[in-house]
Amino acid sequence: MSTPGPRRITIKDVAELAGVGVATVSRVLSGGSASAETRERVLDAATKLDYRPSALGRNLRQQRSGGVALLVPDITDGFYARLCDGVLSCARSYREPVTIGVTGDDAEQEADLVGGLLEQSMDRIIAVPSGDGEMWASAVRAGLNVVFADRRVWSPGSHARTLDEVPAVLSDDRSGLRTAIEYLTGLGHRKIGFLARQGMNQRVAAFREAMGDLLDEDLVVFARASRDSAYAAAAGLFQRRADLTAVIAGGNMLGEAAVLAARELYVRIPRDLSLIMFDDVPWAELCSPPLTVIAQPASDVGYRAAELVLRHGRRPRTVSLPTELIVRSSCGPRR
Amino acid sequence: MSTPGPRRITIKDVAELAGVGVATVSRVLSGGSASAETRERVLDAATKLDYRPSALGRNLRQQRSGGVALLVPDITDGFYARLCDGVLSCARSYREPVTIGVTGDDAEQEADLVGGLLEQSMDRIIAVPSGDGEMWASAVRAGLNVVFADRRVWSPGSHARTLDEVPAVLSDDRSGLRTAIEYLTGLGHRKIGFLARQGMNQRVAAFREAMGDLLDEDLVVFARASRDSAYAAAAGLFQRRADLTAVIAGGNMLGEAAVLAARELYVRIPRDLSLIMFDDVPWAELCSPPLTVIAQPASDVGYRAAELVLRHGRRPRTVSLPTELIVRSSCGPRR
DNA sequence: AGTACTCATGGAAACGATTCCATCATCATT
DNA sequence: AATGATGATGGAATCGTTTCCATGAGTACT
Repeated sequence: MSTPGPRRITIKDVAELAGVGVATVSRVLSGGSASAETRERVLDAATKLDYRPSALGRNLRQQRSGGVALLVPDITDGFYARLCDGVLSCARSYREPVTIGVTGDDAEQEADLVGGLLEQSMDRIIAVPSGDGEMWASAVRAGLNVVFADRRVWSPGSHARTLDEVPAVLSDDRSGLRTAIEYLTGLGHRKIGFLARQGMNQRVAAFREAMGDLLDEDLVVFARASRDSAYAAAAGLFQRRADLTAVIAGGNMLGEAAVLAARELYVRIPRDLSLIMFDDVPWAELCSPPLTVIAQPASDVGYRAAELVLRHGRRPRTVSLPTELIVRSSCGPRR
Repeated sequence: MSTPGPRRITIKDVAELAGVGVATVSRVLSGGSASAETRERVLDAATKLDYRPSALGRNLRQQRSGGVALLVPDITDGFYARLCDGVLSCARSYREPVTIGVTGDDAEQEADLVGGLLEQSMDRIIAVPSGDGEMWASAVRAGLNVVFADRRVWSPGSHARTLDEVPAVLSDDRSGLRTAIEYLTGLGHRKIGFLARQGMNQRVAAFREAMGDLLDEDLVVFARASRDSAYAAAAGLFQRRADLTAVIAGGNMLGEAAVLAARELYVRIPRDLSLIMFDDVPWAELCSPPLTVIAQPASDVGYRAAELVLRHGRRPRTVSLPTELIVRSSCGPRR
């Protein structure tokens, strides 16, 4: 079928044409020391033959394949899409390919994916973790170079030490939530709900903390990664608790579900219910009414995470990027 | 820094423990012929040692690295995000990693990316092509296994033969456009504009064709890949041609820009301007007014493309997936 | 019994890079 | 002039797998 084609140009060919040994060619090409004259001859030969080093050979020798892996819960979610974009744009400047996997916020799939990466000898990975500490701790011990993005893993007990070493790039949802809740309480709201997705432990914890005395545990509900599940969670909450006057959606899919469910149930926004959504997506402004949001620097999170895993130099423990409350028209005074 | 750790388990270790040669182990593990007894001994040894074959070694030997590459113009665009999702979900069932690159609809970046893939010896690639036929033809000749998704390359002249061989998975925007335009003309519209992005040649051609006599070349405008550019194109069109009564946005970013620009310029939808957008994104329903759209099976396009490149069996020339006009409230009669 | 054929099997040769190590030349120091 | 230090250089080993080929055992057929 495929034509046999001209044999691939290898380092050996270059060496031969330049009249030097392969070792010298390798050194010249990877910036080792060599005399000016040899260097020129090698470079000359390489361009003359249009030599492209094979990543395969290099990888095998170095016992690791280049590139970075990126694990996100759902690439269809605008937030994670922008995060990916940030990673990709940083990686491109290093000329490193990026392998993406989606976990669906499912620990098992995540473990599967990580297994696959290990098999490929990928040793650098950026992850929005869904799984337990166990898995990630063992991945780290296996020599994987992990950077967490958007959230880190809850490290219960023995793995705490290992996992606290893992750098993470987070957005400061704690302060975002605080200002959002201040805003809502300032409008008179007391019964404030929270729509969360499984795996958003940190964000939920921040919500609980920021709510203080006002916290009603029955008002925080969890959805799985799908749109349906998000809708069900939102509709369920709205129907179950008629006294609810404000709700914070932990992500844009949750926010979308909230708007839809409210519309379906004839709950008017912001008249009957105030809504704040995490993450400023372009359609938040187009929505009716335009949504008040807690904007997150999704792309920057990805970019910084990629920098951390690629530069590999200094390793700050954790960087936290600021969020911003953008007020539009989806919140009103309590009535 | 990193602990030397226990040496990797290789096929040699397995062979030794099982008391057979490495060749036999390889055969057993990759489904070759072997006696029942040997097979059992090998499998036993492999599980006992928890042996994981190294993709590196295999790749070098087979002169190709596994996995698929996927090139999209912009992962932030909901349509391409869903396309990616489709590819990923198909690839996962084959346990093949997916490397994603974004081209920004730029021929040069695309060529760069392809160069990188060649260097990695990736020989399977799914692309939403932006570049010229030249580049893709040479990629195909270099032995790359290409499948186009969403659009194919315009093949002028000599490369036509090579490129027509490349399978493609498209959505049937021709028929989508036709019904959309019938719908609009049925409402009395005559001056219908088209917002396109560079690289959408096929879609623009379909628009021209479907418009027939009504076509006014001045009403089709092009934007580059960015949000700003899309906005500028939309606003420009609206300001320049006050006689415009309907517009079709060639993608959801264009649609978003159109809504925004209309709002900014006090053009009321659908009263002053009817709008139809390509691609049904979740927010189309949340928008005010809810947008009439030409729905495309983005995820299926990705999935089928992945199937084509992974199964590698029969190669149908091109598959075309149906689109659907979903009528909401963004179109009204001409006034 | 001899020949031909099938099958399981293992040794060894790729694959293409990097890198260890020995060699040799050059130059400075005593 | 002898010694040591420095630096450029090339041969060969190495990474872990697949696959070619030769070997030997077993079977069927003449």
